[in-house]
Amino acid sequence: MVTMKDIAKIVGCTEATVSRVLSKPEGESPISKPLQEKIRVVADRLGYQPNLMARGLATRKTDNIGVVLDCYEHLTHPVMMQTIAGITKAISTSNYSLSIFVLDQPGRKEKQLNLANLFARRQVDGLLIAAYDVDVLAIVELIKQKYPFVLVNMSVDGIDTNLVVNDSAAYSSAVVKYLYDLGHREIAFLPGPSKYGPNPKRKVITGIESAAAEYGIRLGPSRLVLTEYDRDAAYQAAKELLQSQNRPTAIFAGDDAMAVGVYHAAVDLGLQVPQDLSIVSGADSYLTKFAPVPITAIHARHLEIGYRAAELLQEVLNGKEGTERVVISHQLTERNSCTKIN
Amino acid sequence: MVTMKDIAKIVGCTEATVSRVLSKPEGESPISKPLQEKIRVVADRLGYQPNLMARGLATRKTDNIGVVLDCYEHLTHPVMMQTIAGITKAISTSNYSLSIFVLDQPGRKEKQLNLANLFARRQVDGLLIAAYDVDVLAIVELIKQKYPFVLVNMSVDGIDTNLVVNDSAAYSSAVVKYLYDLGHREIAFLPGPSKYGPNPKRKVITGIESAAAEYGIRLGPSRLVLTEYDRDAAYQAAKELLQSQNRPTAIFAGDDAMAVGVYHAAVDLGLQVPQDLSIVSGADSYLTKFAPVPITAIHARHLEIGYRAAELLQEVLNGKEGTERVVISHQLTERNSCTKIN
DNA sequence: TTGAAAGCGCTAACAT
DNA sequence: ATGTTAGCGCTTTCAA
Repeated sequence: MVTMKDIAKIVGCTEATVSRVLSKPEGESPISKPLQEKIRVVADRLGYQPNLMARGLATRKTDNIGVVLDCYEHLTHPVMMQTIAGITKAISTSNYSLSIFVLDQPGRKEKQLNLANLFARRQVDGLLIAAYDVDVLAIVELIKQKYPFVLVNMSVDGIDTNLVVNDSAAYSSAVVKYLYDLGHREIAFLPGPSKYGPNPKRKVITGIESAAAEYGIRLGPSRLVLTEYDRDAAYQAAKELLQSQNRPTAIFAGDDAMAVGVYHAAVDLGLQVPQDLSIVSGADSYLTKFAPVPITAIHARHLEIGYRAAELLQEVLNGKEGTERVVISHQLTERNSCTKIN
Repeated sequence: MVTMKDIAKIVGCTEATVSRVLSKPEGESPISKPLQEKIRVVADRLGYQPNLMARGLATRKTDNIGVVLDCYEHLTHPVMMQTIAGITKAISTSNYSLSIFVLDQPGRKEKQLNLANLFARRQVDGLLIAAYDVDVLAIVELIKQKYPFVLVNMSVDGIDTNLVVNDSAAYSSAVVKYLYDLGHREIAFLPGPSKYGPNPKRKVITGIESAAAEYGIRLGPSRLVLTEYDRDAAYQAAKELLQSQNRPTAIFAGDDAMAVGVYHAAVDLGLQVPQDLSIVSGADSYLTKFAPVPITAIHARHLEIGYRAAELLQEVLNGKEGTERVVISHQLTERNSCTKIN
């Protein structure tokens, strides 16, 4: 382990001088060019690497950013992977390193990881929170202590903080408008669960309701069915909807797996997609892309959300004041699952 | 920021004593019960949290483990996420934290992140390497310096080290045997690329070759086609294979997206699956599970691979000597894409 | 521009 | 069982 002391000894200066050269970027340190050169050469020759714990202890910074998830299982969810990929992309061009933390602590006294403690223990300089089960009080505590963080793809009612989200209310409206413009008047919605995260009602659903009102689309239990995000649940629900008195001509499914479930339900009932039924998926993935009839889907750009969240956090760490709400817009990716009707 | 010194002052003992209590688990510290209690109570009341950088500086340990990937894009790959989920699962019940590192450094002088430096800079105590593009010399350097690491789902020819892999040669044989037992003699293979990672030839391919020899299955260019892992490439290749003189009765596709490509090629040629063509996928995902005809697939248990790798690394960090090769066996998940032929 | 000295918060060896 | 002392490797005043 080679230290600054070693370099100082060889060069014939003090540790402090070495630090002044090696801790600042090549550009400007207050040390004379020749000495600077000498020090850099020796450091290179010895393969010097700074001890980041020592540096952190002295500077009170960790140069580390944490991502917080609910549980390790979420890492396998396509939306989360996209988000984390975006975060990693942003981080990897910076000087920060990235750590993963999971709220869920099976078999520990504290059921939920204490976020403020991550700061107190000097594990992170800032946090990207993509955990829908997070305790609201934990968030409040972070704000009270002025610990920097950004909410990723989530928000907490009544709390004003930095966050990056998609326009979930807007995109459900967009779907309604899209189908309406194709001539559909009987549209059923399988948006998934009513609640996800700390808020009482998902924005997607409020978006559906307001858009339905706007376009005069009838809702009600035969038009809006809440289930889990689940292929089979969607399959069942769709089957019932499609066998009802006046069956919908279009179905909006909350995510990709659900959209596939809806498709299979239609096929199993002898219906053709899109001739007899138009389908839009609320999430895009290779499941929708590679479906037998490629499915029109909302592409929510989660990679972008992660990327912008990491960027925003870094701005905050650089002293940015106030709070910012960044909204990442969706795209509607048209494929072959929808058609005009008269 | 409350420190041990603060606690010592209140309790009326020295910092050292506080450290002896708070750094060991409740079980045994050499301090008298009553003093121990006092210290714990005060620590609790003040909300004391240890400064991990200070501790690390003193103990020369980071209590951090790093996962190394090729690039951030790999985070969107289902196999990788399964692996990382497994790693996270294992880590989250330990006292280690987890960091993500990416080899690829766009626009820096060193094109590849220097792994040994992660140790020298005291960022990690150990590394889980799941990066197929890793420079072999980087691995050699780690060994030379005795820095602990485990290769995850990869191996390097001629290097004997700790690793956890799946039985890729075995599972391609298993596929051949499975199809052979169903009566298939004309089997085509679309295993993906010939090379992936630091070794000259993928084990899956050598597995296919030896199994083909064993069962007397003919290979050759009309039976073994190398492409990228890509739905469209597989679609094209399958179309050609299925239009050739004596077309195969079964196709083995390297991964889930390719298997779907093969399926669509068959359908587009008016063939029925499995009546006219049996399909086996080399990777399992919801793409195979939710396909119109659910596809029989090799399930490689990547979560298990990640989990075991993290476990193994922790054993090494606890002083385990020697090297271990852990092989995680596959499962063949039978669905509806294969049938017996006469 | 450089050196001297103190300190970041913790642990560990040596004493008692 | 507890106190004393000396670092761990770096940064940062304050002087010169």
